[in-house]
Amino acid sequence: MQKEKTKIFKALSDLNRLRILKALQTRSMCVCEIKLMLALANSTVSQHLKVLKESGFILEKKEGKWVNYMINPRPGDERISAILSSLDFWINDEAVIIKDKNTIRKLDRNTICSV
Amino acid sequence: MQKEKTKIFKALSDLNRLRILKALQTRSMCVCEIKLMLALANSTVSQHLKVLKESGFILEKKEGKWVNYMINPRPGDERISAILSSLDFWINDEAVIIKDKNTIRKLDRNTICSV
DNA sequence: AAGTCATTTCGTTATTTGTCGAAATGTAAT
DNA sequence: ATTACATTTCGACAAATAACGAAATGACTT
Repeated sequence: MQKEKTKIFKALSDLNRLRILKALQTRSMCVCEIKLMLALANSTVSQHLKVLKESGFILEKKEGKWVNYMINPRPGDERISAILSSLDFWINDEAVIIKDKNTIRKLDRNTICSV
Repeated sequence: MQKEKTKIFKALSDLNRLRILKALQTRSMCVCEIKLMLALANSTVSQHLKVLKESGFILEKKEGKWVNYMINPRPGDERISAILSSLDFWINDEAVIIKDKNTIRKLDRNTICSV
């Protein structure tokens, strides 16, 4: 029960997850792209995505061998919508986020992904 | 650095701290009153208050042998203000909070406090 | 059906967090 | 100054979290 009530804040309590949310607001991405961006192990990224998915922030969509993750366009919880529609307000450090945006622009999943 | 960026969300990631915030919106309280309300050890309450203080949500004011804690009326960080001014929106379970409010009403620090 | 490749799950490890009780600190009253 | 009492700090412990690599799963291609 404690868990239910603090789930949203816990999901937002990790910088890597905040970076993922910001990145997904640019475009949807697959695990290996996010892995490149964050410089983390595959399994770690997968774990973070699970947390964001189960708290309602993002959706996954299987497309061939890739799994695309994207911002949940219609969250059931209005608190999620509130956060998502003003993410910039909540993440007030821009440096990392801008860097990530540049990284994303260069990524091409067809050349980079290989475990 | 990770710490700075997620401090606010981390502070809100514990139900006992959310209960403290809601309670302090009713009135300022001392440690031993909060201890009674949460049924936690003295030192644990003190620890939670430290987290809330260092993230900017609350202030402390020494008055005699008591230390009164209260909502920060003028937070430096606008995210803190945003949260505080719509706490009910963020804590959507009312049961515990209502129970706490009743508890608070009955508390008299002069009779209850003794370690 | 075998192979390839993206992703998830599992088992392990290090770190952080929430909790406690005991000891230390601070303040007021005797 | 001694005592009394509210609070904080300290040290210990259990549970939760973030990370990894290896093994398992799923899905397309051959």
